[in-house]
Amino acid sequence: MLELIQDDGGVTVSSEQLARRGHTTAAQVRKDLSHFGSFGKRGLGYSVDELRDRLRIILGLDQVWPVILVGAGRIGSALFEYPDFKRRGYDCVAIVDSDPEKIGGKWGELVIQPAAKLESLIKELRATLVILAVPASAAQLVAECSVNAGIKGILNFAPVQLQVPDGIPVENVNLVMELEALSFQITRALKT
Amino acid sequence: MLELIQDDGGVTVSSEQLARRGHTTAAQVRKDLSHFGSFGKRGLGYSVDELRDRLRIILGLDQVWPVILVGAGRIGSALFEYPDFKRRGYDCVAIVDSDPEKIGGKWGELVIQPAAKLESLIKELRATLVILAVPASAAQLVAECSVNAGIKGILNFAPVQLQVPDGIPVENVNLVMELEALSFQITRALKT
DNA sequence: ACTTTCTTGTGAAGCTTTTCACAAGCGGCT
DNA sequence: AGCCGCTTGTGAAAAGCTTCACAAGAAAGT
Repeated sequence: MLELIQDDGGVTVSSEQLARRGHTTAAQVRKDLSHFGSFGKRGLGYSVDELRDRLRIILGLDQVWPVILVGAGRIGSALFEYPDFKRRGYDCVAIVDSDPEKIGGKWGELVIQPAAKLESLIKELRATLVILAVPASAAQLVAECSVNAGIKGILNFAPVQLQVPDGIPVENVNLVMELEALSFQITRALKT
Repeated sequence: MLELIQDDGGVTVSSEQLARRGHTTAAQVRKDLSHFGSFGKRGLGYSVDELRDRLRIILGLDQVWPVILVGAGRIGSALFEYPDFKRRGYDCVAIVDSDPEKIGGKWGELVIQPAAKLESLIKELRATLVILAVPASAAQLVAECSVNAGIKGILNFAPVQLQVPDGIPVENVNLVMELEALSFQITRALKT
């Protein structure tokens, strides 16, 4: 949001304006930001540039995150091609897949590697994140292998709850569940 | 989870077992379910079959949801090919795109239609959900057009907060934000 | 029939998050 | 300098959510 405001030439922004854009309340914006420090000026609001920079640091976007993509399917390629992905500091350093048909194929500069090499690739390339875009049946195994190799975080697209040790953050994206959330809300609204 | 338990031959399941699988607590599972009714048997747990069926009805999965896919890119194709998508009752009835190169192309039985026809397609095909897999700059316009045509819910992959009327549910999937959640947690853990 | 062993459903307690409301502070105008 | 119109940061109050703990009930064995 702050980058959009920058593009529109905005220099300062109030909690009220941020709240409207983000479908929340001004008090919520202020409380949340105050958790990390005191970034605003009374009577004026927040400096868009400063707040953006501070948030980038808080989110860890002031460094490059080497990412390995597991599963060279459509979800993987969607992410791989997505310009914001690289722009935000996520650098895809390897792609692996278990399908012999896909291994050896090239995506940009990268050659698709066999899944068996995942553990050594994570170590060699010092990858911090893996993106799991594999079938549900394979996900747990890949997760365990990644954790063994010292991965720091997992973005999981498989529709299973991964069992990983405490301290390894996992974010889940479950596309069918998102649709289910919609049909639930629509169904519920009709019943009242 | 219940379907996985069915496949493993499970007939009943306790809140404790569900909690372990879902990374939550038994009390939470019971409270949540009790919100919709009383499905379990004391001393025994929940009938896997019955609970699955009840949840399907609660989620609105006892009917078919006609879906229109807006944006025939990689995210769209990932969803289109995903077997669970159809298996859960979501039926892609049309695909539209604004790129003249793509219009006329076929995905399975469906021909990619021009974006201008979106409104009439929603009406004619009685589509209830749209999946927005378009660039951020186009998303708001597509959302408004869909709402005008009477859409009931929106699954939004564009990295913007859509402004839609109250009562139209929107679910957002923002892939870069998921990665940011990971880098935030990792950065934060290092600082403590 | 009685006891034992489970497990649900749910008030009440405890905890967390959100909202309220206002003093303190900044900038511009007279 | 003094006043006015805004907006932050934050304690306190309100609302919401999670956990606790236990009565009530179900099945299985004796």
